[in-house]
Amino acid sequence: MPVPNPWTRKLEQFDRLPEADRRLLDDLISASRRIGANQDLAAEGEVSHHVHVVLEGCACRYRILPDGRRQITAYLLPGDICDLHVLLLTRMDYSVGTLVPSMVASIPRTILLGITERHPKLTRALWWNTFRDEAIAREWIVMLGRRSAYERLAHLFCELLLRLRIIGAAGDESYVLPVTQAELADTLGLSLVHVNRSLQRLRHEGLIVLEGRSLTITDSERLMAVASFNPSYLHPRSETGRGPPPS
Amino acid sequence: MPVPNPWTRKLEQFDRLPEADRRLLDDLISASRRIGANQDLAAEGEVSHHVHVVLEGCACRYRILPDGRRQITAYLLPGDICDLHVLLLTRMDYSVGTLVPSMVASIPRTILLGITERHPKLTRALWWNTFRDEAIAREWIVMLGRRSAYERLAHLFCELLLRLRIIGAAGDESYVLPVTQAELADTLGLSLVHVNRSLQRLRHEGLIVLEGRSLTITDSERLMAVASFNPSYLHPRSETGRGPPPS
DNA sequence: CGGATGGTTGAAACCGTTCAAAATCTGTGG
DNA sequence: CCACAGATTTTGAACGGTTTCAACCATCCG
Repeated sequence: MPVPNPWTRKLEQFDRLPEADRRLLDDLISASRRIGANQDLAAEGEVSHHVHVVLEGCACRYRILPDGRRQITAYLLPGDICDLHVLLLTRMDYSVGTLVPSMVASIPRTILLGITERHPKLTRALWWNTFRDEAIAREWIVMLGRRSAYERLAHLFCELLLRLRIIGAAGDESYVLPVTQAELADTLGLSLVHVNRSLQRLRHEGLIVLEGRSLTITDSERLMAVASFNPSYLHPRSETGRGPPPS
Repeated sequence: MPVPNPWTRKLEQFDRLPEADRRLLDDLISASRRIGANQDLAAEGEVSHHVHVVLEGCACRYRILPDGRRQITAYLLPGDICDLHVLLLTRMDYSVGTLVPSMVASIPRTILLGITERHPKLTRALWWNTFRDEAIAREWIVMLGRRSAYERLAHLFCELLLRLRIIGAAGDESYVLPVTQAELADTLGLSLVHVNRSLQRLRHEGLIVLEGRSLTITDSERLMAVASFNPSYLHPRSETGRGPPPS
Protein backbone atom coordinates (compact mmCIF):
# COMPACT_ATOMS: atom_id res chain seq x y z
CA MET A 1 0.00 0.00 0.00
CA PRO A 2 1.37 3.44 -0.94
CA VAL A 3 2.10 6.04 1.72
CA PRO A 4 -0.95 8.28 2.11
CA ASN A 5 -0.58 11.97 1.35
CA PRO A 6 -0.35 14.29 4.39
CA TRP A 7 -3.94 15.43 4.06
CA THR A 8 -5.33 11.91 4.12
CA ARG A 9 -3.10 11.12 7.07
CA LYS A 10 -4.39 14.10 8.94
CA LEU A 11 -8.04 13.32 8.32
CA GLU A 12 -7.53 9.69 9.22
CA GLN A 13 -6.36 10.76 12.65
CA PHE A 14 -10.05 10.98 13.37
CA ASP A 15 -11.21 7.77 11.80
CA ARG A 16 -10.22 5.35 9.09
CA LEU A 17 -11.69 6.39 5.75
CA PRO A 18 -13.24 4.13 3.11
CA GLU A 19 -10.96 3.33 0.20
CA ALA A 20 -13.15 5.44 -2.10
CA ASP A 21 -12.71 8.49 0.12
CA ARG A 22 -8.96 8.06 0.20
CA ARG A 23 -8.80 7.91 -3.58
CA LEU A 24 -10.99 10.98 -3.73
CA LEU A 25 -8.61 12.89 -1.48
CA ASP A 26 -5.71 11.87 -3.68
CA ASP A 27 -7.55 13.19 -6.71
CA LEU A 28 -8.44 16.48 -5.09
CA ILE A 29 -4.84 17.37 -4.39
CA SER A 30 -3.36 15.96 -7.56
CA ALA A 31 -3.18 19.41 -9.11
CA SER A 32 -1.00 20.97 -6.44
CA ARG A 33 1.54 23.65 -7.13
CA ARG A 34 4.81 24.80 -5.64
CA ILE A 35 4.87 28.30 -4.18
CA GLY A 36 7.65 30.46 -2.79
CA ALA A 37 7.84 31.91 0.69
CA ASN A 38 5.69 34.87 1.73
CA GLN A 39 3.13 34.44 -1.01
CA ASP A 40 -0.54 35.02 -0.28
CA LEU A 41 -2.96 32.21 -1.06
CA ALA A 42 -6.04 34.21 -0.13
CA ALA A 43 -6.58 37.73 1.11
CA GLU A 44 -8.83 39.21 3.77
CA GLY A 45 -12.02 40.70 2.41
CA GLU A 46 -12.18 38.80 -0.82
CA VAL A 47 -14.76 36.19 -1.74
CA SER A 48 -12.89 32.94 -2.11
CA HIS A 49 -13.95 29.98 -4.22
CA HIS A 50 -11.10 27.65 -3.33
CA VAL A 51 -10.10 25.68 -0.27
CA HIS A 52 -6.34 25.37 0.18
CA VAL A 53 -4.44 22.47 1.66
CA VAL A 54 -0.78 22.55 2.64
CA LEU A 55 1.11 19.47 1.47
CA GLU A 56 4.68 20.57 2.13
CA GLY A 57 6.22 23.59 3.82
CA CYS A 58 4.25 25.88 6.09
CA ALA A 59 1.66 28.64 5.76
CA CYS A 60 -0.19 30.80 8.23
CA ARG A 61 -3.43 32.63 8.79
CA TYR A 62 -2.92 36.28 9.64
CA ARG A 63 -4.62 39.63 10.00
CA ILE A 64 -3.19 43.09 9.53
CA LEU A 65 -4.67 46.02 11.42
CA PRO A 66 -5.17 49.38 9.68
CA ASP A 67 -1.98 50.77 11.25
CA GLY A 68 0.13 47.84 10.09
CA ARG A 69 0.28 45.72 13.21
CA ARG A 70 0.14 42.08 12.23
CA GLN A 71 -1.10 39.04 14.10
CA ILE A 72 -0.65 35.46 12.97
CA THR A 73 -3.61 33.38 14.13
CA ALA A 74 -2.57 29.90 13.01
CA TYR A 75 0.28 27.87 11.60
CA LEU A 76 -0.71 25.57 8.77
CA LEU A 77 1.51 22.51 8.53
CA PRO A 78 1.47 19.75 5.91
CA GLY A 79 -1.97 18.14 5.97
CA ASP A 80 -3.66 21.25 7.38
CA ILE A 81 -6.50 22.98 5.58
CA CYS A 82 -6.01 26.74 5.33
CA ASP A 83 -9.56 27.95 4.90
CA LEU A 84 -12.15 25.21 5.13
CA HIS A 85 -14.87 27.64 6.21
CA VAL A 86 -14.94 28.89 2.62
CA LEU A 87 -17.30 25.94 2.12
CA LEU A 88 -20.03 27.80 4.02
CA LEU A 89 -18.62 31.31 4.52
CA THR A 90 -17.04 32.46 1.31
CA ARG A 91 -15.86 35.88 2.46
CA MET A 92 -12.36 35.72 3.92
CA ASP A 93 -12.04 37.43 7.31
CA TYR A 94 -8.26 36.94 7.34
CA SER A 95 -5.43 36.28 4.92
CA VAL A 96 -3.45 33.12 4.26
CA GLY A 97 0.19 33.22 3.22
CA THR A 98 3.14 30.89 3.01
CA LEU A 99 5.96 31.20 5.52
CA VAL A 100 8.45 29.07 3.59
CA PRO A 101 8.48 27.62 0.07
CA SER A 102 5.57 25.21 0.02
CA MET A 103 3.47 22.78 -1.96
CA VAL A 104 -0.19 23.72 -1.85
CA ALA A 105 -3.34 22.21 -3.33
CA SER A 106 -6.31 24.34 -4.27
CA ILE A 107 -9.77 22.78 -4.39
CA PRO A 108 -12.86 24.47 -5.83
CA ARG A 109 -15.35 24.90 -3.02
CA THR A 110 -18.29 23.73 -5.10
CA ILE A 111 -16.54 20.41 -5.72
CA LEU A 112 -15.77 19.87 -2.06
CA LEU A 113 -19.23 21.01 -1.03
CA GLY A 114 -20.76 18.49 -3.39
CA ILE A 115 -18.58 15.76 -1.97
CA THR A 116 -19.83 16.43 1.53
CA GLU A 117 -23.28 15.43 0.37
CA ARG A 118 -22.18 11.99 -0.73
CA HIS A 119 -19.36 11.03 1.62
CA PRO A 120 -20.51 11.04 5.23
CA LYS A 121 -17.31 9.60 6.69
CA LEU A 122 -15.18 12.15 4.95
CA THR A 123 -17.53 14.95 5.92
CA ARG A 124 -17.31 13.92 9.53
CA ALA A 125 -13.53 13.91 9.32
CA LEU A 126 -13.67 17.45 7.94
CA TRP A 127 -15.93 18.54 10.76
CA TRP A 128 -13.52 16.96 13.23
CA ASN A 129 -10.76 18.94 11.51
CA THR A 130 -12.77 22.11 12.17
CA PHE A 131 -13.15 21.28 15.85
CA ARG A 132 -9.45 20.66 16.20
CA ASP A 133 -8.59 23.96 14.55
CA GLU A 134 -10.87 25.71 16.99
CA ALA A 135 -9.29 23.91 19.94
CA ILE A 136 -5.88 25.17 18.87
CA ALA A 137 -7.25 28.70 18.48
CA ARG A 138 -8.62 28.55 22.02
CA GLU A 139 -5.26 27.46 23.33
CA TRP A 140 -3.63 30.40 21.58
CA ILE A 141 -6.09 32.72 23.31
CA VAL A 142 -4.92 31.35 26.65
CA MET A 143 -1.31 31.63 25.54
CA LEU A 144 -1.69 35.28 24.55
CA GLY A 145 -3.93 36.28 27.40
CA ARG A 146 -2.28 34.71 30.38
CA ARG A 147 1.27 33.64 29.65
CA SER A 148 4.49 35.67 29.78
CA ALA A 149 6.72 36.04 26.75
CA TYR A 150 9.02 33.31 28.02
CA GLU A 151 6.12 30.94 28.60
CA ARG A 152 4.55 31.71 25.24
CA LEU A 153 7.67 30.69 23.39
CA ALA A 154 7.94 27.52 25.44
CA HIS A 155 4.31 26.71 24.75
CA LEU A 156 4.54 27.31 21.03
CA PHE A 157 7.66 25.13 20.77
CA CYS A 158 5.86 22.32 22.59
CA GLU A 159 2.85 22.58 20.31
CA LEU A 160 4.98 22.55 17.19
CA LEU A 161 6.96 19.56 18.44
CA LEU A 162 3.82 17.49 18.84
CA ARG A 163 2.15 18.64 15.65
CA LEU A 164 5.28 18.09 13.58
CA ARG A 165 5.89 14.72 15.18
CA ILE A 166 2.44 13.52 14.18
CA ILE A 167 3.18 14.22 10.53
CA GLY A 168 6.66 12.77 10.78
CA ALA A 169 8.39 16.12 10.33
CA ALA A 170 10.07 16.20 13.73
CA GLY A 171 12.40 13.85 15.49
CA ASP A 172 12.02 12.97 19.14
CA GLU A 173 13.08 16.40 20.24
CA SER A 174 14.13 18.50 17.30
CA TYR A 175 12.69 20.06 14.21
CA VAL A 176 13.14 22.86 11.74
CA LEU A 177 11.38 26.03 12.86
CA PRO A 178 9.44 27.31 9.84
CA VAL A 179 9.51 30.93 11.03
CA THR A 180 11.83 33.87 11.67
CA GLN A 181 11.97 35.73 14.96
CA ALA A 182 9.92 38.53 13.44
CA GLU A 183 7.20 36.01 12.62
CA LEU A 184 7.41 34.55 16.11
CA ALA A 185 6.80 38.07 17.39
CA ASP A 186 3.69 38.42 15.22
CA THR A 187 2.51 35.05 16.43
CA LEU A 188 3.03 35.63 20.13
CA GLY A 189 1.91 39.24 20.30
CA LEU A 190 5.40 40.47 21.23
CA SER A 191 8.08 42.73 19.81
CA LEU A 192 10.91 41.28 17.79
CA VAL A 193 13.46 42.46 20.34
CA HIS A 194 11.71 40.81 23.23
CA VAL A 195 11.33 37.55 21.35
CA ASN A 196 15.06 37.59 20.77
CA ARG A 197 15.78 38.10 24.47
CA SER A 198 13.30 35.51 25.62
CA LEU A 199 14.83 33.01 23.22
CA GLN A 200 18.21 33.70 24.75
CA ARG A 201 16.80 33.02 28.17
CA LEU A 202 15.40 29.69 26.98
CA ARG A 203 18.88 28.88 25.72
CA HIS A 204 20.70 29.99 28.83
CA GLU A 205 18.39 27.95 30.99
CA GLY A 206 19.29 24.94 28.93
CA LEU A 207 15.80 24.23 27.60
CA ILE A 208 16.52 24.59 23.91
CA VAL A 209 19.30 24.83 21.37
CA LEU A 210 18.42 27.03 18.44
CA GLU A 211 20.93 27.34 15.63
CA GLY A 212 19.60 29.05 12.57
CA ARG A 213 16.25 27.43 12.05
CA SER A 214 17.10 24.13 13.64
CA LEU A 215 15.48 23.82 17.03
CA THR A 216 16.41 21.12 19.53
CA ILE A 217 14.50 20.78 22.75
CA THR A 218 17.13 19.68 25.22
CA ASP A 219 14.87 19.32 28.23
CA SER A 220 11.31 18.73 27.11
CA GLU A 221 10.26 17.88 30.64
CA ARG A 222 11.18 21.32 31.92
CA LEU A 223 10.06 23.10 28.75
CA MET A 224 6.59 21.64 29.14
CA ALA A 225 6.57 22.60 32.81
CA VAL A 226 7.57 26.19 32.02
CA ALA A 227 4.77 26.37 29.44
CA SER A 228 2.32 24.50 31.67
CA PHE A 229 1.75 22.58 28.48
CA ASN A 230 -1.15 20.15 28.41
CA PRO A 231 -1.37 18.36 25.07
CA SER A 232 -4.98 17.33 25.46
CA TYR A 233 -6.21 20.22 23.30
CA LEU A 234 -4.50 18.58 20.32
CA HIS A 235 -6.65 15.52 20.97
CA PRO A 236 -3.89 13.01 20.28
CA ARG A 237 -4.96 9.68 18.90
CA SER A 238 -3.78 7.66 21.88
CA GLU A 239 -6.29 9.29 24.16
CA THR A 240 -9.48 8.06 22.56
CA GLY A 241 -8.05 4.81 21.25
CA ARG A 242 -8.74 3.82 17.69
CA GLY A 243 -11.57 5.52 15.89
CA PRO A 244 -14.02 8.19 16.94
CA PRO A 245 -16.08 8.08 20.12
CA PRO A 246 -18.96 5.59 19.86
CA SER A 247 -22.28 6.88 18.64
CA MET B 1 -46.36 31.42 13.82
CA PRO B 2 -44.75 31.27 17.28
CA VAL B 3 -41.49 33.07 17.99
CA PRO B 4 -38.62 30.63 17.48
CA ASN B 5 -36.38 29.82 20.41
CA PRO B 6 -32.95 31.53 20.48
CA TRP B 7 -31.14 28.43 19.30
CA THR B 8 -33.31 28.02 16.24
CA ARG B 9 -32.91 31.69 15.50
CA LYS B 10 -29.17 31.41 15.70
CA LEU B 11 -28.98 28.39 13.40
CA GLU B 12 -31.35 29.98 10.93
CA GLN B 13 -28.94 32.86 10.51
CA PHE B 14 -27.19 30.50 8.16
CA ASP B 15 -30.15 29.17 6.24
CA ARG B 16 -33.86 28.61 6.68
CA LEU B 17 -34.52 25.20 8.20
CA PRO B 18 -37.25 22.71 7.24
CA GLU B 19 -40.24 22.73 9.54
CA ALA B 20 -39.28 19.26 10.79
CA ASP B 21 -35.87 20.49 11.84
CA ARG B 22 -37.32 23.42 13.71
CA ARG B 23 -39.67 21.17 15.63
CA LEU B 24 -36.74 18.91 16.41
CA LEU B 25 -34.75 21.81 17.84
CA ASP B 26 -37.71 22.77 19.99
CA ASP B 27 -37.88 19.23 21.32
CA LEU B 28 -34.18 19.03 22.07
CA ILE B 29 -34.26 22.03 24.36
CA SER B 30 -37.62 21.37 25.95
CA ALA B 31 -35.97 19.94 29.04
CA SER B 32 -33.94 23.01 29.91
CA ARG B 33 -33.13 24.06 33.44
CA ARG B 34 -32.44 27.27 35.30
CA ILE B 35 -28.98 27.64 36.81
CA GLY B 36 -27.43 30.25 39.08
CA ALA B 37 -24.38 32.37 38.29
CA ASN B 38 -20.88 30.92 38.40
CA GLN B 39 -21.96 27.31 38.06
CA ASP B 40 -19.93 24.92 35.94
CA LEU B 41 -21.73 23.09 33.16
CA ALA B 42 -18.72 21.02 32.17
CA ALA B 43 -15.17 20.81 33.45
CA GLU B 44 -11.83 20.56 31.73
CA GLY B 45 -10.46 17.03 31.54
CA GLU B 46 -13.72 15.17 31.91
CA VAL B 47 -15.39 13.10 29.22
CA SER B 48 -18.65 14.81 28.43
CA HIS B 49 -21.75 13.17 27.04
CA HIS B 50 -23.90 16.27 26.72
CA VAL B 51 -23.94 19.29 24.49
CA HIS B 52 -25.11 22.47 26.23
CA VAL B 53 -27.06 25.33 24.72
CA VAL B 54 -27.60 28.69 26.38
CA LEU B 55 -31.20 29.90 26.12
CA GLU B 56 -31.13 32.82 28.54
CA GLY B 57 -28.36 34.55 30.47
CA CYS B 58 -24.70 34.12 29.63
CA ALA B 59 -21.99 31.49 30.04
CA CYS B 60 -18.35 31.32 29.07
CA ARG B 61 -15.61 28.93 28.08
CA TYR B 62 -12.53 29.25 30.26
CA ARG B 63 -9.27 27.62 31.23
CA ILE B 64 -7.38 27.84 34.50
CA LEU B 65 -3.61 27.43 34.54
CA PRO B 66 -1.92 25.39 37.28
CA ASP B 67 -0.99 28.56 39.19
CA GLY B 68 -4.53 29.90 39.16
CA ARG B 69 -4.39 32.36 36.27
CA ARG B 70 -7.65 32.24 34.38
CA GLN B 71 -8.47 32.99 30.76
CA ILE B 72 -11.96 33.20 29.34
CA THR B 73 -11.92 32.06 25.71
CA ALA B 74 -15.53 32.72 24.68
CA TYR B 75 -18.76 34.31 25.76
CA LEU B 76 -21.82 32.14 25.19
CA LEU B 77 -24.97 34.18 24.65
CA PRO B 78 -28.54 32.94 24.21
CA GLY B 79 -28.63 30.65 21.18
CA ASP B 80 -24.94 29.76 21.45
CA ILE B 81 -23.75 26.19 21.82
CA CYS B 82 -21.23 25.76 24.62
CA ASP B 83 -19.43 22.61 23.59
CA LEU B 84 -20.53 21.25 20.23
CA HIS B 85 -17.22 19.50 19.65
CA VAL B 86 -18.32 16.95 22.24
CA LEU B 87 -20.07 15.35 19.28
CA LEU B 88 -16.73 14.19 17.91
CA LEU B 89 -14.24 14.98 20.67
CA THR B 90 -15.71 13.94 23.98
CA ARG B 91 -12.86 14.99 26.24
CA MET B 92 -13.25 18.58 27.40
CA ASP B 93 -10.13 20.69 26.93
CA TYR B 94 -11.67 23.65 28.79
CA SER B 95 -14.45 24.34 31.25
CA VAL B 96 -17.84 25.94 30.72
CA GLY B 97 -19.51 28.01 33.42
CA THR B 98 -22.34 30.48 33.75
CA LEU B 99 -21.55 34.16 34.27
CA VAL B 100 -25.05 35.15 35.36
CA PRO B 101 -28.18 33.17 36.26
CA SER B 102 -29.11 31.35 33.07
CA MET B 103 -31.40 28.93 31.34
CA VAL B 104 -29.49 26.07 29.77
CA ALA B 105 -30.48 23.01 27.75
CA SER B 106 -28.48 19.84 27.88
CA ILE B 107 -28.60 17.41 24.95
CA PRO B 108 -27.18 13.87 24.98
CA ARG B 109 -24.45 13.72 22.37
CA THR B 110 -25.60 10.38 21.00
CA ILE B 111 -29.01 11.86 20.24
CA LEU B 112 -27.56 14.88 18.45
CA LEU B 113 -25.01 12.73 16.65
CA GLY B 114 -27.79 10.49 15.37
CA ILE B 115 -29.72 13.50 14.17
CA THR B 116 -26.79 14.69 12.08
CA GLU B 117 -27.12 11.50 10.05
CA ARG B 118 -30.70 12.22 9.06
CA HIS B 119 -30.96 16.00 8.86
CA PRO B 120 -28.50 17.42 6.35
CA LYS B 121 -29.77 21.01 6.52
CA LEU B 122 -29.53 21.08 10.28
CA THR B 123 -26.12 19.45 10.19
CA ARG B 124 -24.88 22.08 7.81
CA ALA B 125 -26.20 24.79 10.10
CA LEU B 126 -24.29 23.21 12.98
CA TRP B 127 -21.13 23.12 10.92
CA TRP B 128 -21.66 26.77 10.04
CA ASN B 129 -22.02 27.43 13.76
CA THR B 130 -18.63 25.80 14.30
CA PHE B 131 -17.01 27.98 11.65
CA ARG B 132 -18.45 31.11 13.19
CA ASP B 133 -17.18 30.16 16.64
CA GLU B 134 -13.75 29.70 15.18
CA ALA B 135 -13.91 33.07 13.44
CA ILE B 136 -14.65 34.74 16.76
CA ALA B 137 -11.79 32.86 18.40
CA ARG B 138 -9.43 34.11 15.69
CA GLU B 139 -10.56 37.66 16.26
CA TRP B 140 -9.87 37.28 19.97
CA ILE B 141 -6.36 36.14 19.14
CA VAL B 142 -5.84 39.37 17.22
CA MET B 143 -7.40 41.35 20.04
CA LEU B 144 -5.11 39.80 22.67
CA GLY B 145 -1.99 39.77 20.54
CA ARG B 146 -2.00 43.17 18.96
CA ARG B 147 -4.36 45.57 20.68
CA SER B 148 -3.79 47.74 23.76
CA ALA B 149 -5.95 47.44 26.85
CA TYR B 150 -8.02 50.43 25.78
CA GLU B 151 -8.54 49.00 22.31
CA ARG B 152 -9.40 45.55 23.63
CA LEU B 153 -12.22 46.90 25.73
CA ALA B 154 -13.52 48.93 22.82
CA HIS B 155 -13.38 45.90 20.55
CA LEU B 156 -15.13 43.61 23.00
CA PHE B 157 -17.91 46.14 23.54
CA CYS B 158 -18.42 46.41 19.78
CA GLU B 159 -18.58 42.66 19.37
CA LEU B 160 -21.07 42.28 22.20
CA LEU B 161 -23.23 45.06 20.80
CA LEU B 162 -23.57 43.29 17.48
CA ARG B 163 -23.99 39.82 18.89
CA LEU B 164 -26.59 40.96 21.40
CA ARG B 165 -28.42 42.99 18.78
CA ILE B 166 -28.81 39.96 16.55
CA ILE B 167 -30.61 38.08 19.30
CA GLY B 168 -32.66 41.10 20.26
CA ALA B 169 -30.94 41.55 23.61
CA ALA B 170 -29.48 44.97 22.88
CA GLY B 171 -30.98 48.26 21.84
CA ASP B 172 -29.43 50.42 19.18
CA GLU B 173 -26.54 51.36 21.41
CA SER B 174 -26.98 49.92 24.86
CA TYR B 175 -27.13 46.60 26.60
CA VAL B 176 -26.56 44.89 29.93
CA LEU B 177 -22.97 43.75 30.33
CA PRO B 178 -23.11 40.17 31.58
CA VAL B 179 -19.72 40.36 33.32
CA THR B 180 -17.87 42.03 36.17
CA GLN B 181 -14.62 43.92 35.73
CA ALA B 182 -12.72 40.94 37.12
CA GLU B 183 -14.23 38.81 34.38
CA LEU B 184 -13.40 41.43 31.78
CA ALA B 185 -9.81 41.19 33.00
CA ASP B 186 -9.81 37.41 32.57
CA THR B 187 -11.28 37.86 29.10
CA LEU B 188 -8.89 40.52 27.88
CA GLY B 189 -5.71 39.17 29.44
CA LEU B 190 -5.35 42.18 31.75
CA SER B 191 -5.32 42.93 35.46
CA LEU B 192 -8.48 44.02 37.20
CA VAL B 193 -6.93 47.36 38.11
CA HIS B 194 -5.97 48.16 34.57
CA VAL B 195 -9.39 47.22 33.25
CA ASN B 196 -10.89 49.66 35.69
CA ARG B 197 -8.60 52.47 34.56
CA SER B 198 -9.10 51.75 30.88
CA LEU B 199 -12.87 51.80 31.43
CA GLN B 200 -12.54 55.21 33.00
CA ARG B 201 -10.65 56.42 30.02
CA LEU B 202 -13.39 55.17 27.70
CA ARG B 203 -15.84 57.12 29.84
CA HIS B 204 -13.78 60.27 30.00
CA GLU B 205 -13.35 60.26 26.26
CA GLY B 206 -17.10 60.14 25.92
CA LEU B 207 -17.28 56.78 24.16
CA ILE B 208 -19.36 54.91 26.70
CA VAL B 209 -21.50 55.34 29.77
CA LEU B 210 -21.25 52.43 32.17
CA GLU B 211 -23.44 52.49 35.27
CA GLY B 212 -23.46 49.25 37.16
CA ARG B 213 -23.92 46.67 34.46
CA SER B 214 -25.77 48.86 32.04
CA LEU B 215 -23.54 49.87 29.15
CA THR B 216 -24.44 52.61 26.69
CA ILE B 217 -22.26 53.29 23.70
CA THR B 218 -22.50 57.02 23.26
CA ASP B 219 -20.32 57.30 20.19
CA SER B 220 -20.27 54.01 18.32
CA GLU B 221 -18.55 55.61 15.36
CA ARG B 222 -15.52 56.55 17.41
CA LEU B 223 -15.64 53.39 19.52
CA MET B 224 -15.40 51.26 16.40
CA ALA B 225 -12.57 53.42 15.10
CA VAL B 226 -10.64 53.06 18.36
CA ALA B 227 -11.09 49.29 18.20
CA SER B 228 -10.43 49.17 14.45
CA PHE B 229 -13.53 47.03 14.54
CA ASN B 230 -14.47 45.22 11.36
CA PRO B 231 -17.67 43.22 11.84
CA SER B 232 -17.07 40.93 8.89
CA TYR B 233 -15.74 38.13 11.13
CA LEU B 234 -19.22 37.79 12.60
CA HIS B 235 -20.48 37.12 9.07
CA PRO B 236 -23.62 39.16 9.44
CA ARG B 237 -26.62 38.09 7.45
CA SER B 238 -26.78 41.18 5.32
CA GLU B 239 -23.46 40.46 3.72
CA THR B 240 -24.28 37.21 1.97
CA GLY B 241 -27.93 38.01 1.36
CA ARG B 242 -30.51 35.39 2.16
CA GLY B 243 -29.37 31.83 2.52
CA PRO B 244 -25.96 30.24 2.24
CA PRO B 245 -23.56 30.72 -0.63
CA PRO B 246 -24.68 28.79 -3.72
CA SER B 247 -23.39 25.29 -4.19
C1' DC C 1 31.91 42.95 -3.29
C1' DG C 2 27.37 44.83 -2.04
C1' DG C 3 22.81 44.54 -0.73
C1' DA C 4 19.26 42.13 1.66
C1' DT C 5 17.65 39.43 5.29
C1' DG C 6 17.81 37.89 9.86
C1' DG C 7 19.78 38.07 14.42
C1' DT C 8 21.82 40.62 18.52
C1' DT C 9 22.64 44.42 21.78
C1' DG C 10 21.95 48.84 24.70
C1' DA C 11 19.30 52.34 26.86
C1' DA C 12 15.22 54.90 27.77
C1' DA C 13 10.38 55.17 27.97
C1' DC C 14 5.95 53.20 28.68
C1' DC C 15 2.11 50.22 29.47
C1' DG C 16 0.38 47.31 32.52
C1' DT C 17 1.00 44.74 37.04
C1' DT C 18 1.17 44.23 41.84
C1' DC C 19 0.15 45.26 46.48
C1' DA C 20 -2.68 47.54 49.55
C1' DA C 21 -6.48 50.00 51.10
C1' DA C 22 -10.71 52.61 50.73
C1' DA C 23 -15.20 53.35 48.86
C1' DT C 24 -19.42 51.75 47.01
C1' DC C 25 -22.90 48.63 46.04
C1' DT C 26 -26.03 44.51 46.96
C1' DG C 27 -28.53 41.35 49.12
C1' DT C 28 -30.06 39.30 53.43
C1' DG C 29 -31.70 38.60 57.95
C1' DG C 30 -33.06 40.64 62.17
C1' DC D 1 -35.82 49.79 57.88
C1' DC D 2 -31.33 49.14 59.48
C1' DA D 3 -27.10 46.49 60.15
C1' DC D 4 -23.83 43.81 58.31
C1' DA D 5 -21.10 40.75 55.28
C1' DG D 6 -19.52 39.90 50.82
C1' DA D 7 -18.81 41.25 46.26
C1' DT D 8 -17.50 44.82 43.21
C1' DT D 9 -15.47 49.13 41.95
C1' DT D 10 -12.14 52.72 42.72
C1' DT D 11 -7.74 54.88 44.05
C1' DG D 12 -2.59 55.41 45.07
C1' DA D 13 2.11 54.27 44.50
C1' DA D 14 5.96 51.38 43.35
C1' DC D 15 7.66 48.00 40.44
C1' DG D 16 8.75 45.43 36.28
C1' DG D 17 7.92 43.21 31.83
C1' DT D 18 7.79 44.71 27.32
C1' DT D 19 8.30 48.16 23.73
C1' DT D 20 10.64 51.44 21.11
C1' DC D 21 14.42 53.46 18.87
C1' DA D 22 18.77 52.95 17.14
C1' DA D 23 22.70 50.62 16.06
C1' DC D 24 25.61 46.86 14.94
C1' DC D 25 26.81 42.15 13.46
C1' DA D 26 26.41 37.83 10.79
C1' DT D 27 25.18 35.29 6.94
C1' DC D 28 23.73 34.32 2.52
C1' DC D 29 23.75 34.90 -2.33
C1' DG D 30 24.02 36.86 -6.79
